[in-house]
Amino acid sequence: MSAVLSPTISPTPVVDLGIATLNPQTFKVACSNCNLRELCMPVGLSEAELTRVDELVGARRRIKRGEVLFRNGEKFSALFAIRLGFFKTCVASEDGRDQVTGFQMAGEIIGLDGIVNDHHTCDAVALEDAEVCVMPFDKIEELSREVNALQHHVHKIMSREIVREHGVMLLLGSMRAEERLAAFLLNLVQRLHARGFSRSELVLRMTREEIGSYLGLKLETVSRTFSKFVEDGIIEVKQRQVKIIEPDALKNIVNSQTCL
Amino acid sequence: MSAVLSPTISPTPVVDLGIATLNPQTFKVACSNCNLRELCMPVGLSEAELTRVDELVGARRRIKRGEVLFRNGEKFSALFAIRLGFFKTCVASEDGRDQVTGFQMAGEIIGLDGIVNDHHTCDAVALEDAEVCVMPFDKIEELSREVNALQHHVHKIMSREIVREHGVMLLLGSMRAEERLAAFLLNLVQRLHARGFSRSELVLRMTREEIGSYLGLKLETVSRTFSKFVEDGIIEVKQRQVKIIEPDALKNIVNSQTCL
DNA sequence: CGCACGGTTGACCTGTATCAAGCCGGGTGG
DNA sequence: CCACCCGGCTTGATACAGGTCAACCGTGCG
Repeated sequence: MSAVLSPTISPTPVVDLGIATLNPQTFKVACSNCNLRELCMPVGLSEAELTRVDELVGARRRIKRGEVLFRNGEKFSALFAIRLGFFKTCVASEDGRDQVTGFQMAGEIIGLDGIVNDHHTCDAVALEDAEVCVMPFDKIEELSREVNALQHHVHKIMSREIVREHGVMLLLGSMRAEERLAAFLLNLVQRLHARGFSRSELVLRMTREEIGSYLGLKLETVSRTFSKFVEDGIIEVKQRQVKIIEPDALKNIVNSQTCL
Repeated sequence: MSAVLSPTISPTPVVDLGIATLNPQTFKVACSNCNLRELCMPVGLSEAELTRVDELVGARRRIKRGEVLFRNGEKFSALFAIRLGFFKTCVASEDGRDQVTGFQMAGEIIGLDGIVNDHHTCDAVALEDAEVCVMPFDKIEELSREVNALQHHVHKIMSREIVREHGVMLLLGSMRAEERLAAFLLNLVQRLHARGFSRSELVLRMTREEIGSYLGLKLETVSRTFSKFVEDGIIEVKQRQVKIIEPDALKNIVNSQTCL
């Protein structure tokens, strides 16, 4: 169902090599020796293609916790591959409501929303100190005319996002609070596990309110539902640390129609 | 905010020219003289490019009301441009719940969900007799390596779908029943108007239950909300014919935070 | 130290779901 | 041609999940 990734990929701490560039926030980098390559880039490229793909990444950029990577209305010019850290994206309606549309972690690509109208239509905010690879979109288009694997990869990434959002629509349209939270936890831990982290323990990088916004619930409901899961012995919660004790119980909650 | 399209584009009745082909359901066709071209295809192509793009459409295919164009799990091989008719797409969860993820009309492209895993992940069902142009995806990729405008167009279509789904997430995650239905009606009529239909009258091609599924509501709630709008003099409803009397009232309902 | 922000918990309220009855209109078969 | 039937729709009565409001707690930061 979801992409199967080598669980041996684990982010190494980012070492600042002190390579000076024009912009203090950015510095040169290559995909060819990046340990997240298998997440962002197509596999099975030739040596020649790989060096071409290296040129895609103009620079890296660091974003501190709480800062925005891009904002609704800003000119779109590049996609971003998350190298390190954790983001949320959110849209706002005219009357000020806003909705978290996703949480993104290392190896994932953000910015796809900007392609249609050449302007971003959501905000991307770092939930912890982060680092992204900036990939100018015109370069992506140029190169993907020549490297078929890259072309198809771009299409797959966009299609994957569409399918993910279908899943969120299903969640928001038909699930009850417990089901939503259970699905959320399972999804998070699965993605983290694909990146070499624990299958049962995770640290939430977002507030209860942000979780609630994503899941279409109020923060109090999120909190109560966490408490219920703890009472039932399904998970343990200490602040933002969550330990999944009974993964099967969570799975049962997700697909149990009406929790009969 | 949304694509502005010439309101003069109006679908002509499809005349079956009786051109026999191998498959009785399919026959050859060209984009270059299709009056929906501006909706599916990039604008500003040269003559040469236009003839190349004509090759994209392998065939047309007719789908009767109630029949499926593609189904969850089926092998993905092509995108479909709707030439005539009205579709819904829906996803199902393992436990049998299902969720309408969108309603698509003439000029729109469906099938994007299939690209990631080479298999479709949702069902596309015709809500009225329909006709689509079948565009094999490998041909699309091939041609978009050569025709830059086509490449960018494909990217835009996918990005547009992502942005649309963001909007649905906002709706499902934060709006109340009245707001959802008002937003739904405004969206439908706006898209129909862009196709040359009335700005105030529309015919619903879907049941209350399908509307409810899309909006995350039960059919009774949809029905009651329609009734309320009628009582308030905002719309008139006769079966599936809807006439919008007070578009501004609908707009106010959509962005009124909590209907204070 | 103390403030402020995030989180928990309780009491109560309300919007929507659920269950149930009945209506309407279009299609089918006698 | 009419009667019937059935699917889609409406409407009412009631239930309940989750929202709202409010008080309080813990922890980490200035």
